[in-house]
Amino acid sequence: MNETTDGAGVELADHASFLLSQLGAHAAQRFAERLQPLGLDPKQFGVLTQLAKSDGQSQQQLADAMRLHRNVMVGLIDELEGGGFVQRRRHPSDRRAHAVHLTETAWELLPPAREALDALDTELIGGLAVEEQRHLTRLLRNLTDAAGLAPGVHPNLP
Amino acid sequence: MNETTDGAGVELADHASFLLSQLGAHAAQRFAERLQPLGLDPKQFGVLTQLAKSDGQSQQQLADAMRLHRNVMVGLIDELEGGGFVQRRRHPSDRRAHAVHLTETAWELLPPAREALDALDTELIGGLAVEEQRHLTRLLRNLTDAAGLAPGVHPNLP
DNA sequence: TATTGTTATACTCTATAACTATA
DNA sequence: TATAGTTATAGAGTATAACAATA
Repeated sequence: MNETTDGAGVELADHASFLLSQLGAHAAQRFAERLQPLGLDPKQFGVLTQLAKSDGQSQQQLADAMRLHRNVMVGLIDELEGGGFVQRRRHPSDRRAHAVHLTETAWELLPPAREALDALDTELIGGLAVEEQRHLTRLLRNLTDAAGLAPGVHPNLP
Repeated sequence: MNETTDGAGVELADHASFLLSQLGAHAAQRFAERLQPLGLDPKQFGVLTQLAKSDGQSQQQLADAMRLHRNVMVGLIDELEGGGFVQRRRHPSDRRAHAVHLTETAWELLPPAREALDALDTELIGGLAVEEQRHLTRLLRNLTDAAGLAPGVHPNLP
């Protein structure tokens, strides 16, 4: 038996699962690199996008939305508050909770952050024809839905 | 200014980069779960597939191939040797190095491991028409190549 | 001098539990 | 009794440096 020719090996690069995982890890890493000049890491950016959808959420609400434990959110908000991106204010109806609000700085950071994401799309799939880019994006969206992944939610970020 | 309607937000689920990262992390996690009954984690499986391609490599060669530091490989080979999947033998030409060899147990594990990967492909993209599955796989392979990712190499696995 | 395997150390992440103040 | 925020601690994972044996 010859281990190099008997076909017992596994051709990882022919499997969609492996390619997705490989390309996904690369995308996450490149996104982190593109976010870095803005002073953000991916998790912090996730909090900001959540607050952009609905400002003033409690830390528990943010943790639920991002599928993180509330203990992790404490540190995230600490970092974001230290960086001047969010403020902890008194919650209007629950004295246990904080209402987390975006600062002007954070609001101004969202457009360049979106541009970073657009640029990354171009970097990764810009080689395709425009209609093929749209087709792939729609296809990927269908696959995430079929896999039961919540839209815009991404645990396990670097 | 109303933060819920002014469009400052970022629609993550519309960006191919985000979808790739989200789906890729999911694929990696599900693959780890499918590998677990075989007594392997993804990194250990990576070593096994490398050795299946060429048995008897040194730890340094394996580390280079997998883009890991040789220090990490020590622990990986320790685990695999403890599980009875590989043996450290005397290297035929370099007395500093070990020749790492697959055991019979490991050879017998490769077919079910490949089946696990096939099953995961079906789980993730089985909802597509067969020709569309092939088209997507080819497309993803082209994207990994364009991104400069080495075929079959995947650092940062869980 | 450089390389292979190894060990030790520090640093980051994550998961869990426990505490406080409120509900 | 349960929940929001916080803190502390332990575990996994990773990165770096150093060492002995050999090239």
